Amino acid sequence: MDMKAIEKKWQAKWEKDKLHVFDKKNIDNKYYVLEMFSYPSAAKLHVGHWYNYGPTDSFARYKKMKGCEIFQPMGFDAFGLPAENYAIKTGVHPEDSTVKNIETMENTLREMGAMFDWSAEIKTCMPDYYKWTQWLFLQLYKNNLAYRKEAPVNWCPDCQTVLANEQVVQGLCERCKSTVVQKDLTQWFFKITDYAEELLTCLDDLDWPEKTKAMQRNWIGKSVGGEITFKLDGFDETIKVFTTRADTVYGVSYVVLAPEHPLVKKITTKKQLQEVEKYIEETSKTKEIERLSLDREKTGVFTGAYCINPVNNQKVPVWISDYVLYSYGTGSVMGVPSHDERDFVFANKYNLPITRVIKGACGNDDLPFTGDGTLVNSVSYDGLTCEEARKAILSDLAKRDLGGFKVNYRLRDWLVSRQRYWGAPIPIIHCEHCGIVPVPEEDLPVKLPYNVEFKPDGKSPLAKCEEFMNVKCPKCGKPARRDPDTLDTFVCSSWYFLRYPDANNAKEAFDKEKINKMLPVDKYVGGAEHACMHLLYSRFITKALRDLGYLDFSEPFKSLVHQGVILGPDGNRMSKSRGNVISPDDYVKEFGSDVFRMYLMFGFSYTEGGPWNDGGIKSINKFLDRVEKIVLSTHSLKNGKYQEMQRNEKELNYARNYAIKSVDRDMDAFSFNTALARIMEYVSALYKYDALEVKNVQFMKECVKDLVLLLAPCAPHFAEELWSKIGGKKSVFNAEYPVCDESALVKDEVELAVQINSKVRAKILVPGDADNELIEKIALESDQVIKALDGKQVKKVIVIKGRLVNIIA
RNA sequence: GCGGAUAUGGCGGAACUGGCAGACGCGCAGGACUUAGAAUCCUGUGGGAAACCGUGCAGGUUCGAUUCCUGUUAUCCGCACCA
Repeated sequence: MDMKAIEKKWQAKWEKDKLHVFDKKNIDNKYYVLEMFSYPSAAKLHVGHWYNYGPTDSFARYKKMKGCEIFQPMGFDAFGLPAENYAIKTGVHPEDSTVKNIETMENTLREMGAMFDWSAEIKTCMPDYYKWTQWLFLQLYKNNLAYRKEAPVNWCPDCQTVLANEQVVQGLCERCKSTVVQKDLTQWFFKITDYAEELLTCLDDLDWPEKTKAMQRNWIGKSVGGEITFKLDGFDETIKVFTTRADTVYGVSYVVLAPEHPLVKKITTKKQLQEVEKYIEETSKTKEIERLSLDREKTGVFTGAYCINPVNNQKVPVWISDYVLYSYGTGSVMGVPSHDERDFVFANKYNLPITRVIKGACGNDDLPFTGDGTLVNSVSYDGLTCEEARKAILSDLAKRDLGGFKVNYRLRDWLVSRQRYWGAPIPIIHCEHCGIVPVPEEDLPVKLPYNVEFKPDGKSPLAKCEEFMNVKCPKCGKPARRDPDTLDTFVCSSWYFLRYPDANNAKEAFDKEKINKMLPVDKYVGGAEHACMHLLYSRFITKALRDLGYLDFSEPFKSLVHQGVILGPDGNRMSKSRGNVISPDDYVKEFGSDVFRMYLMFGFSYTEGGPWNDGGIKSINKFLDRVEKIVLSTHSLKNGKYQEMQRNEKELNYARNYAIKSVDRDMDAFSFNTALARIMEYVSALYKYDALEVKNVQFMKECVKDLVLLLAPCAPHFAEELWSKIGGKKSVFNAEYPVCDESALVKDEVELAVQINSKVRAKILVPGDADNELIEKIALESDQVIKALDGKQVKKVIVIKGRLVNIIA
């Protein structure tokens, strides 16, 4: 078959017939399939795109044939650094390169033959989209979910911008791998921490990969404990510490503040001042990556101040150390060397006292002892278990207003401003008189100006664009300045799935009624790398918009699948430097897009991925040839007189219905490799029947028709062509999916294995509907069994219907 | 250190709820067709001469374990001084 020709032909026909456009009439039967949208790069589609979009499209087509009204949109996550970096390198404006790249990608995506509904296309860099991203920002701002504050933030010196916590990977910039440094800057944050608890608990009910859920749980990092207040000796100030081990409070021998803690400046004594200042300066210079290193020696400095342990009024010294993180908990901890490994090391180094307050159950509990046990040296709490003591101590402290129960989360607020050009401008105006003034909604979008010097120098490129910056304050009318920062591209992608169902709405971001019907997304498919970024942000935005009354559901993605990664033939990740990159284009040219897609579906376990293999793709090509031959040769046969359903026909009918049942189940479960395996078996069964002298041609034609239907989702153009050749009037995708006839799966005779003492010793044939009693009788009467038993007494017989018989002797 | 996963023939990978391990495909071998090759079709293909042995390793539960339990090793991924 001339694949190239039929691909073009059917793609044009499908487009003309609007086969892939969502039909609102059937909204009650909607099924929203979503692949993560892609970044418009200059290169053609890579294997990763294909592996995400191809098999998932087959899933969508399968669902369509099963009667669902499919909504499968596609778009572009078009803002972001790569276009800007490319511009800095080459001088080509990001807008120009992005628009051009989108065009090429649209074309290659069309050539894939996926049923994307292009009428709902989204490009996040277009004003008609980012207008609503800005609107989203304003809603969050007006409801105290967006705020601006000065804080130590992650700064990438290479990208010349701040980064969210999620974008710092092991101290390095997620994008360019430069070492991230800390800087004090005033930045915009989204209050995702308000939703920490809900983001955590709702995970339980999601049909998501366990791993992804675990990563989010881990990232949110809930920690249940308490807060304890230490009054400072000689100051009218207190230090609050967060601890999960309130039971060890009698073992406190010092308290440590993070070097950045504002109290440090207030409490440091004159004598210690020089040393403390030196330490603070050193730590601020220390790169994040080094500070995080576990093997790094613990260092610290005494402030000269003391505070009072609230349980025993003991005076303990206050130290500072960079092993305490300012951004977590209260930025200060109580040091209990006897029961914490870090504190133990620290206390030994600086000669601080070590007092045991927990005794383990067994004998061997050398210090530091971090396990559970019973309290000692803790006055009235002695003898309590750790858990009892935690409750007792904290509630006693609460009564004296010196502490209480407290839950902490590791999750930080989401830093959303960026000092870069190619993003959505933050719709805020700074006025000398009125302060922070949101841009009135009717003035949206705040358009990103074209003529901007975007070479990065640590300041926002927009800040240098006077015609952009200068604006009248919407409140007082006096001259004011715009916010020069742009939004993190993850803001753009945190709500795009809400825009798709109403992509062309010029009046609002989306119609509430519409998206309440269309969402949540029924099946979301994309890479696992977004676990703690896009997937978490999207959940947060959905919940926030729900609370603001814009929608009525709590989770955006009901069911999530991560495709695996296709590696180079050498088993390594594909990369230009390794020279192991597979170009889909070359294979699509040689074999056609259906063959390429099918190989991706057949050669790998979808969620696992694996190394590319050339041999596999040829075998798919061969397989489709086999299908074409049997389908067309059967179609050209004339119906004969023989119309019986005898043994051979029953066998073929069994194969047919077994295939229908298995393929149906496997496609639904994204188990594409086994689905195709069953179709291959079915084709072999057809060849076997075809070789017979006497055939029921009419029946065989029915069987062949089902073959084309089963194959259609996986080889759309190919199947559509065959379908039309065997007389299909409308599109094969509007045809009804075959239904399994269970009665055809009941065989007249079934072969069972007979085990004697759990080893297979014989095979028996039993009627398909035989009950256990009959099966046992046949087994025990079998010659092979009698021989194998060799006169031994039968003690017990276990019959597993349809499987085997085990005789214990 | 914490969390999650994975481990099955020469290779990619199957195995539903504990029930004949290795589906399907690649590769390989043999055969058919052909003047010959390619293509195609058919047959065989875990190891072992056999008894038997085989799902990373060591135990356990069970009539029966790739599957459940305990321990352990290796690899991959994520987080990591989170108090």
